[in-house]
Amino acid sequence: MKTRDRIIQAALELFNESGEPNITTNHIAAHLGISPGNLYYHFRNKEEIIHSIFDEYARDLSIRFQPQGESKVTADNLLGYLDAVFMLMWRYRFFYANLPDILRRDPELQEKYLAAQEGLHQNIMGMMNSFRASELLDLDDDELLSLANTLKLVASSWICYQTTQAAGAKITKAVIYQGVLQMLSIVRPLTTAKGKEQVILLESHYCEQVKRNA
Amino acid sequence: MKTRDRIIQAALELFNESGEPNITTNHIAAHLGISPGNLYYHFRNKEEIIHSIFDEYARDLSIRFQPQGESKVTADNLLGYLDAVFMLMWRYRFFYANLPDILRRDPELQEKYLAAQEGLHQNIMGMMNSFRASELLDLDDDELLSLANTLKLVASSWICYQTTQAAGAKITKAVIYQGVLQMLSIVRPLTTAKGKEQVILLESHYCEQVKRNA
Amino acid sequence: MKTRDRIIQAALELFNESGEPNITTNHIAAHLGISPGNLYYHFRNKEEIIHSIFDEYARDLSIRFQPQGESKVTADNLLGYLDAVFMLMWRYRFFYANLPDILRRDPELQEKYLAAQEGLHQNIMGMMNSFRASELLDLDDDELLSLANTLKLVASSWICYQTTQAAGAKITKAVIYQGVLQMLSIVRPLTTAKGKEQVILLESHYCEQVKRNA
Amino acid sequence: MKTRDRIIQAALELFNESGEPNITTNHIAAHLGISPGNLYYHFRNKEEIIHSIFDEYARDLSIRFQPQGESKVTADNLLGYLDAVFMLMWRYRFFYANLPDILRRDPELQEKYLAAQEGLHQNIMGMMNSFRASELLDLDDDELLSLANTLKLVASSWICYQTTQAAGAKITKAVIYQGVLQMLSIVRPLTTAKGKEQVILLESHYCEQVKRNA
DNA sequence: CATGAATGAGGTTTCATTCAT
DNA sequence: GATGAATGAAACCTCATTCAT
Repeated sequence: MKTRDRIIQAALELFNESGEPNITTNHIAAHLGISPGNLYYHFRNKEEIIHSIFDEYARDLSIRFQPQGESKVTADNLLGYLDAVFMLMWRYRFFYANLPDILRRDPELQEKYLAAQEGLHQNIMGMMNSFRASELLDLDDDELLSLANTLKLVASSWICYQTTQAAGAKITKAVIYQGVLQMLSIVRPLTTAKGKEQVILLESHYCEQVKRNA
Repeated sequence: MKTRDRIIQAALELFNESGEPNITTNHIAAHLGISPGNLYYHFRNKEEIIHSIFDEYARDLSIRFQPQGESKVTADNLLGYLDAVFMLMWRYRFFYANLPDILRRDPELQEKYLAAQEGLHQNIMGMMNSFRASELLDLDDDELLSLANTLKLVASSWICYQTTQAAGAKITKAVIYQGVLQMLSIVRPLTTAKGKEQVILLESHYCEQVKRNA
Repeated sequence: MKTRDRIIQAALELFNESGEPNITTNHIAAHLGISPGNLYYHFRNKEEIIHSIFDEYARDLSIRFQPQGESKVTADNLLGYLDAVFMLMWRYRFFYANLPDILRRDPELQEKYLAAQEGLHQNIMGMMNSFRASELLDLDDDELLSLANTLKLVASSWICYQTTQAAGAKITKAVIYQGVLQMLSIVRPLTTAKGKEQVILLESHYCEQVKRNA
Repeated sequence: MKTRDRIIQAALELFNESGEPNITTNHIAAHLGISPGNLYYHFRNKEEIIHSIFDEYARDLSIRFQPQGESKVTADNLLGYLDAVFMLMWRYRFFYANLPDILRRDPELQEKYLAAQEGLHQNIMGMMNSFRASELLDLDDDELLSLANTLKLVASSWICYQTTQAAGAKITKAVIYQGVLQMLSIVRPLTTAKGKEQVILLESHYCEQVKRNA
């Protein structure tokens, strides 16, 4: 792996562990056994590292969430999707722990972030629409939009929220899967009988995941 | 107003405006036209200021949200409650913008925060139960708990989430009221016919508030 | 007791306990439950407090060590004298722990200190001469002066020296009495047969004291 | 010379000149024409500088005072030894001016110091034993131990003691040599006839040194 | 590519001292 | 006599960043 990438990985790791404001560029360099000068050879400044981490995040996001065309979204699809979203959130969790501050000081990043969020929104809307088309959901347009917004909010906030809910909380996979369950519990009351079956299926799947990873 | 309180107010103001990590004790002192020494006469350190702000928040919370006994929770009650929760969230929004970091470095605050969250949870559960008892909600116990959790999450995350959703977003009252509407949209599908009327009433109230404050 | 005196006593106590540089004027005031303003009403500055402590020390010194005229110095005399010197050293031990620094920054105190030392020197010389006249010591003039200087040095340095010889050493009475024994061990080889008896008597007295206070 | 060493030397110099508590890290940096940041690049904090100075002292001590085996200690040996001890004391005199305070706040240093003192003690005992074996001293075991303790005390305290004995006293080499003479005057009464010759020889040597350096 | 010493602004905090009441 | 809020210089230390090698 190239030094540049190693820096990004180390920074991500340390940021997640201790919070971005508590990790200095020297920490990152020391963690890798390289000199601060070398770090600054690869990155103009700390912000640029964060930027690059975000770029990786955005890339991960777009790779995993290709627009799935008109193909019907199945429960399996959804399952994969939910898994992936939360795993991403977890991989870049430091980011969510300080989002307002990080974005405030970097307008360019702010823009990129909004673009990514818009993509996420389109994805979720696409899926919801597909579900409705498949008669798994029974909603009018407004309700559908509301639901999508709620789900985006829950997904975006889940990890940050959980870290604050327990002293010294380590975010484990179990916590992630509980987030998925929370989202399913929001969806369930809005499903058709047919949809409900699917949701229950998914719920039992994630319940088991939670137990397995507890 | 006493200097001690002026410091708390100034700190709160500046933290909200620029983020706690970006505001130094010197900033606060300068903003008030007092010496740094004076600030440290009233507070042992910066952390203690944050602590005091939190104490004020907790006090506000408990004053406004006295357990309402067995008295039936009316829609008006709820309206007042929702208003108040969001106003509090707004008043102490800097806090929510950095929660993971602030709590990580101050275990005592972490504990206080958890106690406050527990109180919030009890309140929400109380209200939901009351609604169910009044046959406004149609839910089993699990669903009720799920709902309460979702509402707490949305309430707790709303402001932080919104600040990230628009470039240079100023959190206005309109944004706050949109948060209330978001919560109502989650509740609505779970209501009885009787409950739905109430929700629709509340929604129209908050819609108007949003327009008025846009 | 007047506030002024209480300040002196509290300062002495705290200085001895924690070292003068580590005790602020606020500590002293707080310890007494008075305001810093009040402290500064009675003393122009911290230095003046130290000055006043020294004055008390000098007074104690001169009270106890009146020139004893030509009256023969007996072993009992000596015993009382040694006791008193070391007790004084102990009472004002903070002073000896920082002497170079304290004197450097206060030339007036330096002068007072030298005067006190000169007095001490005269006393010791007087006693030694008296011993020699009583044929307890067998020394020429040079040797007598050397002895006096050594004794003054040992007495002056004993407590400071001991505090550095053991981790977290508390200076107890036993330590003080060991200092006296150390001085006697210096004197003994210089005594006449008659003198030796006396020294041995004194040594056994102080040995017992050490045991009793261990 | 490396910056790290220059810092140590500058600190030593300034501490000796003005007392450790009166010299800040900024003083040291300014004295060297380097930035405070640079100083803190080489040392974590002020304490670490003091620690490093002590390490140098301990190294000097151990280099000069190798255990001299069973080889007879000659008067020349002793002369070299006394010279060296006092020169070391002088080189690191700031240390002796604040010993109780410096050790109190740094337990690790306290331990190192005690180890060094123990080494010193072993050396002195070794030499005294050797003298006795050579029939230069006429002492029983107790007396020998007493003597060693007195000598260690005098050596350890001499410079600190002298700085307090004269206004604005600069410690010169002459003062150092007077310290050696003081120690010899303690030893002399305990020597055999053969030993006395040696002591007188040494005394005349040091008398001349005092005159030359006055 | 890489090193690592160096910078310097600025952060938090301390403390002897003052002064209006 | 006494209070206690207020001052301000200065101490220690951090860290993003630069630059000669």
